[in-house]
Amino acid sequence: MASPDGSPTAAVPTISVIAKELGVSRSTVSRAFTRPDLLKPETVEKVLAKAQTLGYVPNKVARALSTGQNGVIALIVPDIANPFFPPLIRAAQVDADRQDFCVLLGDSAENPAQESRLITRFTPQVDGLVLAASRLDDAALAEHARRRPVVLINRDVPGMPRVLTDSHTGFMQAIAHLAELGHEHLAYVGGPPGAWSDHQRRRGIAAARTDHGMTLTTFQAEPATYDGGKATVEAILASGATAVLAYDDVVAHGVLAGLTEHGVRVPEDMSVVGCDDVFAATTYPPLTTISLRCAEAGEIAVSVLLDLVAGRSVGDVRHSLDSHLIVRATTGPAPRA
Amino acid sequence: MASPDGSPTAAVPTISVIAKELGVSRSTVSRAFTRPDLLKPETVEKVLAKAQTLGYVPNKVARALSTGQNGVIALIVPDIANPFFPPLIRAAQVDADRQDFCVLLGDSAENPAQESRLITRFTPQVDGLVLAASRLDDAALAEHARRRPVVLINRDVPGMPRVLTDSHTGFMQAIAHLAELGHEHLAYVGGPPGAWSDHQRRRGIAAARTDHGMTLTTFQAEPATYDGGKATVEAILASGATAVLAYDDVVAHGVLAGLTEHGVRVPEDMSVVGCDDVFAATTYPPLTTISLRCAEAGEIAVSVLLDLVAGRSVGDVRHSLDSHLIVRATTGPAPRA
DNA sequence: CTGTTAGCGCTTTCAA
DNA sequence: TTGAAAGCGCTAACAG
Repeated sequence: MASPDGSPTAAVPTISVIAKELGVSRSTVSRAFTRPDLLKPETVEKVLAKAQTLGYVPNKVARALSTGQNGVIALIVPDIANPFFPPLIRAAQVDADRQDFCVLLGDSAENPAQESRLITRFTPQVDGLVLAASRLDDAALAEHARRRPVVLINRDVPGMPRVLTDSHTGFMQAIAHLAELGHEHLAYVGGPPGAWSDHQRRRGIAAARTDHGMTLTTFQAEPATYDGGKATVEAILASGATAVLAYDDVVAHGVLAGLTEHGVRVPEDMSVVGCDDVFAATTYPPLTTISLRCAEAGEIAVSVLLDLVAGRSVGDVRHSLDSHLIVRATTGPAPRA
Repeated sequence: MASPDGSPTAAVPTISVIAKELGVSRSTVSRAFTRPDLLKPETVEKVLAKAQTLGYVPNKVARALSTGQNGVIALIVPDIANPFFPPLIRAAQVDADRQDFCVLLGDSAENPAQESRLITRFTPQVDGLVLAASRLDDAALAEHARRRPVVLINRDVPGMPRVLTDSHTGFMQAIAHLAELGHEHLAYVGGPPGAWSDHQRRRGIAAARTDHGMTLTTFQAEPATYDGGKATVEAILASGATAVLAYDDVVAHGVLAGLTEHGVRVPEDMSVVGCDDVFAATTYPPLTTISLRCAEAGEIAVSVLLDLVAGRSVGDVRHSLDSHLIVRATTGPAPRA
């Protein structure tokens, strides 16, 4: 039983303990775990059995010191609570665990200085890092990558391994969908100024609306949150747009709320499209949105990183994950003027 | 620049390097970081400056081996993507970072065996663990706590340090609120069968509805998700209840969706109350819900754990964080029969 | 105030 | 097939 204050009373058994109990050398015990092929099978048996009864678990930390392999990777995200990330984090953790790696999690609070601090701090104790939506500039990124393998998510730096949730196809489909519904004037409510994902969306939207001969007015959710989205509504209404594409689902919900406060009905008077598809399906009303493969991004990033760590990888890795529109309840025919 | 495959080319500087460059002993360098008061200020200066230019960061792993202090804690949750946890995780990470600790994150997938595996695996490389909403039985918990300090979140095991997000007050307020609106028949849509939080809610609701002389019918969201909530709607409607209290906000949204599909208006025909307040404010329509201090729970759990780790703590810790009702748009007067 | 010497738990040559 | 010994990067007595 634990002591009342929760401090431990039992020691974690070590290799030395097993060795002493068995009257063999520590090397033998060590080999039973790492190179059992070098030992007489019955010796391996004996050691493993004793380890079992003692509840021995190899101390990764000590092992790390001698092998240089920590069995740990770092995952740094700008904001854990931003709904885009939890599925990604979970997938990364699960995938790392499958390959017997642990995940050290860091939240940079969207702050480059803090991000850099965390990377520097984590670097000595991890075998590699995955940086999601990094806010660092290319030079800083390259500098960090000099010390440990780094895989980027949603940051497109040539020469560095990266996996991207590509919203392009999704926005093309969204705009085609809106065009079909008779919309002629679009609003885009943008996200974080520096973010790759925001650039990408802007480019994609600009291209697609031209194809369909639509008007586009661009706004900025400042900050890129529910409240930021809500605050843009007045300007959107003034612009005469009949459909709004939001940076992400959170901003979209803010827009939805703002619209309702102004007595504007969705989708009768205004259509709204989100992006990410992270909780669109689990809130009401169901949001028409662009589904990004965020969990997969986490999974792939970890795979690539562990390949790198194990020296299995090759060449310039650039994984682009496509997206698609999911039509739910917030888009409808353009209102008659 | 990093090599094209992302593998590192630069070494992580060590104490020895600094010592050599400066012509001092390794201890001196070490002390500049751990016990600067033992050194001549100018020596500290010199070392720190050199460390700065070399980009040296103390290697926690190596330090851990000699001190037994890893500078790492583990945080294990049943499901990272369940919106209750991200704010908690973020708060825990930020708070740990403030005390210069890293957080190893684990997702147990609501599975006791997996949870146990992760704990065992993490134990040798952490100074302590925070287990959120653990699904392990008391005996297993106590066993793990024998090896390392453990702090529980939303699990009430006497003798173990624990912090609880207490929904009691919130549900009292919610029921009083509904009573005032003229509701007489309540439905509770329960969550995960074994969970402490579900027990607690059931007890609180049962007590409060008696005080107000209300009828209560209990349902079960199976599983405790959006779809599970949605699936209970038919039965709820059949029961004649006019207000539903949901296990959490996710289930509440499922109920909302199911209600809409059945043409039931909220709040005109049916009132809905969620619990957690994790995304209620960032989705539309704003959900009346019970605000649980989940971020604080993470923060406090980490504080308590680090106190324990540092040997600063005392006695039987049981932090209960109260809750309160937040009235938004999904509750209204009981419909006339 | 600073250097010397062990040693944390493990892996890994090198010998036997 | 196994043991002895060195060392990973750091901290912590103990000297000086």
